[in-house]
Amino acid sequence: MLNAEVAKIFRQLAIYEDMENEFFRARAYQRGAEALEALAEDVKEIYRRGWLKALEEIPGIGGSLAEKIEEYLKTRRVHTQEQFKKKLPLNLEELYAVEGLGPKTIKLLWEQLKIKNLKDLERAARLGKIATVPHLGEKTQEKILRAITFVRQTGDRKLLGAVLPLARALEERFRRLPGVTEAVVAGSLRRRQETIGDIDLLVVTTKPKLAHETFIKMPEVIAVKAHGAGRSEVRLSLGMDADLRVVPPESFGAALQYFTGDKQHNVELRKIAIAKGLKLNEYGLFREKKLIASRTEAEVYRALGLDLIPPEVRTAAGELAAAKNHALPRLLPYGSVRGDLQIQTKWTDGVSSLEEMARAALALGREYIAITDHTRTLAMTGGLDERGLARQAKEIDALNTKVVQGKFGDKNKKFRVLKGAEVNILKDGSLDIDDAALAKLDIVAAAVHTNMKMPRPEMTRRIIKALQHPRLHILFHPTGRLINKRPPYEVDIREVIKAAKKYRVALEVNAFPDRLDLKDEHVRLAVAAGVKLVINTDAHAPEHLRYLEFGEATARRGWATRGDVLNTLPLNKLLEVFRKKTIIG
DNA sequence: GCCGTTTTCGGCCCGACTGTTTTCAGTCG
Repeated sequence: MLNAEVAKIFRQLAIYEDMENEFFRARAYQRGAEALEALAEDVKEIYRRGWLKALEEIPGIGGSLAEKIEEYLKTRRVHTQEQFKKKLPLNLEELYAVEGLGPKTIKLLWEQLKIKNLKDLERAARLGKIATVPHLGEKTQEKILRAITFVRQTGDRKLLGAVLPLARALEERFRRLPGVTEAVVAGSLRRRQETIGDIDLLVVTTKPKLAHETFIKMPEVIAVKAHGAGRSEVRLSLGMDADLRVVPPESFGAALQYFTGDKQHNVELRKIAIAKGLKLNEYGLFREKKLIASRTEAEVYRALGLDLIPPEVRTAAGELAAAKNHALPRLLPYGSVRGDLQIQTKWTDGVSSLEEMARAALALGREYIAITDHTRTLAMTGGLDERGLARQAKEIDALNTKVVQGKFGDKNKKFRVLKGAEVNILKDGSLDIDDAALAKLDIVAAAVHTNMKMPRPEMTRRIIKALQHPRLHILFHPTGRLINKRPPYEVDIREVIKAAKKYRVALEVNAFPDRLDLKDEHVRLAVAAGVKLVINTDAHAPEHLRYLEFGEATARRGWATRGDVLNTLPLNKLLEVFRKKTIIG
């Protein structure tokens, strides 16, 4: 995917244009970069489909940017960027990542001290040279040194699953504080984005000073970055920043909307306000000086002629138009997945026994689970062969008998353990377990675990071949990515979605925090194509069973409804769907 | 440089905090 590469160049051009005081041109490059990053399709494909014209149809890309994309596709270079680089030979990627450094300061440091990269910057700061530059001083120099340290030790954004528990703890902590009536985490956390850059906590209180004092003295705080009357900002020991904003109760809705974002959604929302002769900011929606709406988010959206848009889909990807036409889908409610269909046990690479996993799932209110240990060719996990699956089936039968006899959990509660497997898709697209053994399972799922570096056409063919298998019900983690660790397989996801529809195979939304695979955009493509989804945790330990909500969040971000997700069904209905597919073929 | 139920020219989201400088530019979200 070249989108990210071109986007990076556009971001650099934006910085260079800012240095030249060409602010609007800079913004155009920025928006172009954002447009490319948000694109699910490869620009290379778009270009092949309709040349320059197709590129220009991307919102935010006009003639000039389209030509630069074309130039990059053909030569892997962009002349304009090279011109700038000749004039100002800076490592912008490094310098711009240093917090507090923007285009103007970077340019100033180049002109005054010939600083062109992070190393130069650090040396100059240590020697005390930065404090001697006009308009800069001691404090700026110290700030830069701290920011360099931060840049070196963090880097990646944190996983949603790693941050949400702390965010919830903060909400709880502040809700218990005297004077506080609201404490909500906004930002990318509230939108349940897959990775999180910082924590934005929004508080309504009669004692703002107490809230700010409490905030900057939290045990997790390692440094205070800002401390004002309305806003404080701290650095947390887990390697990210947190923001506290205290707002008055009458503007809570407007503030929550504003700080939830995302940025592009807010920009578009504000344009809608302007078109109606109104002004929207974090204090409310105004006509001239007159306040029109501010107390709740719903009130603000309604006053703009829109239905309330759930935070997860505020991505400037059609949700505003849908809200205007009352055409937003009713997103999958949290907690509506009834059963978890991917669970590993001690039989292979899980850490707990089958029974322990079952008990934990039951305790969380699941109505059914599928045990899906790995199969034979995955030697490193001790994958099960046909005989192993048969032995495991006996253990599952025994467990289900105990449930029926009321000897397992609450006998009034329904619970069932299904026989499944995470079958390995071999290099040629065949499955590594024979048909007779697959026929004995309640649920057959398959996934790619080996030969992950195949060229795109071959990998696509391989997965589609697997989808054609008459006994296959689910494709697990369809793209194989591990967030911040491993890129997805080279695979044409659109073709996979088409094939999943044709052969009636469900696609998994794997809820494990570093997978979230399918990802939100792909969920949306699948939903639009009418492909059914399944949300599973991929639990390898009892505590992983709680991850379901991250999968539900990802499905919501992809506009999925209850009807799109098979494991929201009661067990008998779910099995009926799977059986039908097998009988008809 | 992009874009159009205000416009093919003239707009482009908006406010808080910081630091350095004495009234505001730069950065950030």
